[in-house]
Amino acid sequence: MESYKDIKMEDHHPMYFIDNNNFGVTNHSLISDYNINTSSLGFMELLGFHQDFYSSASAFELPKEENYCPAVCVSEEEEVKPSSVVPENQIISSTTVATGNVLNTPSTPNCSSISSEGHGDADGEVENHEQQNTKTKQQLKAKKTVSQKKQKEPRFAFMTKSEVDFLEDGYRWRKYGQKAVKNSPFPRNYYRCTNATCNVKKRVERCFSDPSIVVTTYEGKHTHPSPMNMMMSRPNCYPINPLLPSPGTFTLPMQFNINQSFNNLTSSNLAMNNQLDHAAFAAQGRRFCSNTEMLGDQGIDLQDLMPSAVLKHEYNR
DNA sequence: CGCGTTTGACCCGCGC
DNA sequence: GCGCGGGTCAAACGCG
Repeated sequence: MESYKDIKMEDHHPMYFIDNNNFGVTNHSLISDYNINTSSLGFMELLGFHQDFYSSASAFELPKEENYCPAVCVSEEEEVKPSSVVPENQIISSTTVATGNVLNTPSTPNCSSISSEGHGDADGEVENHEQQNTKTKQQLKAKKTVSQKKQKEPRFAFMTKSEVDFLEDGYRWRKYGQKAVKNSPFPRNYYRCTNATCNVKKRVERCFSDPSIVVTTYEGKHTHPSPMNMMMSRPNCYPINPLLPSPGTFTLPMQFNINQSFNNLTSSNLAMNNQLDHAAFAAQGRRFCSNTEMLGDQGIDLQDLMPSAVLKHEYNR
């Protein structure tokens, strides 16, 4: 029995159909325009999760209340368009991973044109308001020009059936914008990683055709470990999960058949499996931080580990 | 007071 | 050139 099928698409971009019965992850979809076949980086690495965390994330049992939506096939060039109606024949009732051809770009160079901000007062030079306005606009324009030249960051998206719009993934995000989506009553929210050195962005929007589906799109690669990852690396600090026998040791999900599934995975397949863990991890967030005692013993502020939204959710229970 | 959210304005790319 | 839609900025505001 095969645990997954490698179906070649028209132009050698494979699409993986993974039998969810053999994985601990249930019915969640992941749509990626990140070409894993030409890169050594997996989904979690893209997000900055490190290898030692992979196994721990795999050990998480998906909460029963989280229902991951059926997958949607997308073409390599196609953006994820949650507002559009998804044809029935493109819905697969198992975990699906689609890949595209966006390049894995190196980290973007610093923008030197905007580094002069705030240095104008040093020589006592005074500019009038109009000049300053012009300067600001020019700087903005230069900034835009530079950003235009830089290559597209790798992007991927996954769809999750959830009542909550914002799915926790272990990182802290700051909302920087919200836009109404054409032909959709649901707005699109824009988030940016709160880490100053990290320029990862995240778009969250609700599917127009199925409001219960949340589409999360990540752009870029985290340049730092997640707060959650840091917590995992601490001894005596582990998730509250009955599947975990003891701190520091991790189990594979009950449904995961090592002999039949794991050995069949290529390295890239494994990377994608790690990617799937991300969604599981996001769903696990609430349970993960439910025990404040373990955090207190480590001298860690709970807020440093989980975004406020999670904490609010937890406290309101 | 610091941090995150809200929201109107602005810029840019694209199609017509 | 113009209008539209997507993406971003940044001031104002709210909250703990």
